[in-house]
Amino acid sequence: MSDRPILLWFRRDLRLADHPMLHEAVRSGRPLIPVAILDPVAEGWGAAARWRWGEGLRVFGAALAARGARLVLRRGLAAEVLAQLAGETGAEAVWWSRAYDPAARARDVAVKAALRGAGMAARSFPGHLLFEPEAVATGQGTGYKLFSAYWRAASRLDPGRPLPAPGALSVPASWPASEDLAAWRLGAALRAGEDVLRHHSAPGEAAAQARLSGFLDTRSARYAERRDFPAEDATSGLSEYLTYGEVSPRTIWSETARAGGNAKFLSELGWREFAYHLLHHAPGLAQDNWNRDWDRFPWRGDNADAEAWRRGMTGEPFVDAALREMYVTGRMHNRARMVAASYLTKHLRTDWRVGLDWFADCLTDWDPAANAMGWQWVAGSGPDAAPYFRVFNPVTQAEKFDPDGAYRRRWIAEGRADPHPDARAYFQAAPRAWALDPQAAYPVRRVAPAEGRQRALDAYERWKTLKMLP
DNA sequence: GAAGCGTTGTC
DNA sequence: ACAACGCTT
Repeated sequence: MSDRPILLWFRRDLRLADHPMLHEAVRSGRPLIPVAILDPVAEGWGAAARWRWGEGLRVFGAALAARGARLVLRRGLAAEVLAQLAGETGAEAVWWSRAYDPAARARDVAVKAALRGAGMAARSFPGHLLFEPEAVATGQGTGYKLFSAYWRAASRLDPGRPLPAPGALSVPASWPASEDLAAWRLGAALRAGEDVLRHHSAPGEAAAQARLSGFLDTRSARYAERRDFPAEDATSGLSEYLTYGEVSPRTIWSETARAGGNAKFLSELGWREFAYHLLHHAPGLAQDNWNRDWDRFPWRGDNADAEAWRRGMTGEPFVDAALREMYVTGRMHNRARMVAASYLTKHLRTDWRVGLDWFADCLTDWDPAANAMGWQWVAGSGPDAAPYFRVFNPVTQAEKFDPDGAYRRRWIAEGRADPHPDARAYFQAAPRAWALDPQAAYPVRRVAPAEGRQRALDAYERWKTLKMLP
């Protein structure tokens, strides 16, 4: 048994509780050196995601400090940084929690090979998901394509019980040097600026736990009934905590069961699992049509309508409210995401990847699997039997899910003598180059809802004949 | 191979 | 009602 230190490489697992790697590391009794690395994979994330990760690192570093440890920050290629740190500290092992998106996986495979080639031990642990993507399979041994069948099968498995958070951590005799988090300037690419997003963000494990308890105590009972109304605070709001691992899905699963269960809510957790299941079986999910027939669909590439969509200036109030909400808060209500995405891909007939890219840059809860699945589901290219005539009508959706207009009023300033503070905040946060003016008239619709629907259906009919051709 | 089913809609 | 097919057991 070695008593040399273990490097614990933290990525999207910024928590102490129910952390399989950390739990095992503490049990080993060896000195532990927590590390976070700003590497090309992290630098490839969108602006809001990079910033939010930094917020998570700051809070997690403080949590480690409270237990007598530290979070060592280094910048560079992960394999080189880890080898360098091993040399500095005498560590002979590097552990981490498994990641599942292709960019991170490719990196991790290479890092593992490099470390082992250098005579070090490299181990990865579960923890980001309830079920490993390959643990759920059909009778034929293949991946699932329908959520309901997937979730039926997955629900028969036991995710196990959450692990306790460790007490004191064993630390090395001396700590390697750490870079300064502020010097990483993780918020530098934010268009709206850090102060705007910080106003809507409460990072960290304690905040995640508080949000989870608050949800189970108050919102859970009416979740199924109210979750679709974007003006209400009726959703769990846990997505960004899951993204950075500030709470584990297993903790959510088990706490929900302890609170009396909530099948609808747990099935939403199931969708996150399903997204990673799909990504595992189709690593190109974020780039390529899941159904390759759609490669011949006559999408428009990026275009002026799409730019108006990004700016929340389409003239369709529910859609604009959604885009503005995301710009200011880094989040967007689930119902609004579907309507906004449907509008871009159907009414504006724009390639789903244009929307995916914008979401990737703006969302603090950005999840590589869930977003790829969601965009393809809306666009029609994803694993779903949604009939082509299922095109969201943005007006009908607003009447149904924002009946008193509270959501639209919160985000649309134009035409109001006394706009909501959030609606005003959007104009302050928007880039000067967009030349937005809250006093100006609200934009005229670029396309009427019925006409946009017809355009989408026409394109679909053309494509159906196109895809028959060799 | 038959049978049953499929997140979120629209008019 | 629409219009309809792939998925899974």
